[in-house]
Amino acid sequence: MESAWFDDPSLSLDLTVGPLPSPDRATKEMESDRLRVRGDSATKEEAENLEDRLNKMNEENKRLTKMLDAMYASYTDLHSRFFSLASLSPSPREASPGRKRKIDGLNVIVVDDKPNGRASELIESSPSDDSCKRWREEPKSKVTKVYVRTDPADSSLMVKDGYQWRKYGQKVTRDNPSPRAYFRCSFAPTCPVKKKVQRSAEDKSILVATYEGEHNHGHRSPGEAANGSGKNGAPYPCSVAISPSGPMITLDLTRQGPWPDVARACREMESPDFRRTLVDQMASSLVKDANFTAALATAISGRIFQHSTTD
DNA sequence: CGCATTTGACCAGCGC
DNA sequence: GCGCTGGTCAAATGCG
Repeated sequence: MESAWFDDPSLSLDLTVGPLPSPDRATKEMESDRLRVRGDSATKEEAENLEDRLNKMNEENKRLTKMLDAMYASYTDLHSRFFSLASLSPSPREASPGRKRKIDGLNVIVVDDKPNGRASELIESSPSDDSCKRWREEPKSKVTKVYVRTDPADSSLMVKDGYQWRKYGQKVTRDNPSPRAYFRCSFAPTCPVKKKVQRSAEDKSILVATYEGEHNHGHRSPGEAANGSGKNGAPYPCSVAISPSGPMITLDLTRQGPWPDVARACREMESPDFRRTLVDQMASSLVKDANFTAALATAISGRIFQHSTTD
């Protein structure tokens, strides 16, 4: 993503709150105020105050622009690091090269994410997998592998990805002493998605979840959908916050479907809708920022006071 | 009692 | 064709 989106007129930050006019309009109104008071020596000082306020607003505007630039730089940096990791990461291979049902030709997506100590995950994806007869029945099915670091002492083969799964089988495979569990998506009866979960032979603390197919319902389980960051209703796994230490963009990768959909999330991040949402959240965070709102309130009250005194 | 999980049997692909 | 292997089925079992 380049800076072009920043110049998109549809994404212009309109941080107008309440009756506060746009900067251009404010300038014109102040100019008309100045014309109205011209010749009135008693209000000349007031006009100078207005000019001071205008200058202060301009400075505030510059400061906010810098904050936005920093935020965008942070976002761009995060984005580039994300994709550089995706292109550089070695692909862990759990199966020996000579395996009959080898998994090959997988594209790799890497996600190194540890929100609140959660598992770090590495994701591979492939547009199709013809390694198995039954999977060939759905040649367009998408195969994605997710590596989830978990507690080695935890013997359960559960990978919490937000969807509801029903286990239908378990098998010990030749190349791995750990059993492999087979799951189907049970959220929708017609959902074709399947999942295999097995501990890595090399590292018992890593669960390898292989997803096959794409969900045809687009919803997570009700319980998952109701909790966490989903409560704000934003359609993207991203939130923006402005803290005293600086602006922060948080990618909440627990949102919007299972981990294999991170690739889709990346595509969504390129979309105008995502950018608009990002800007909305930036504006929302600015409004929530105490310093910003205090400055805004001061400016607004000043304007209201001036209007009431000049009318 | 209903639902999810477990587990052994069965099926089919692949290599020899 | 046979044996090995991965994947699925379905009855048995467990749990709330």
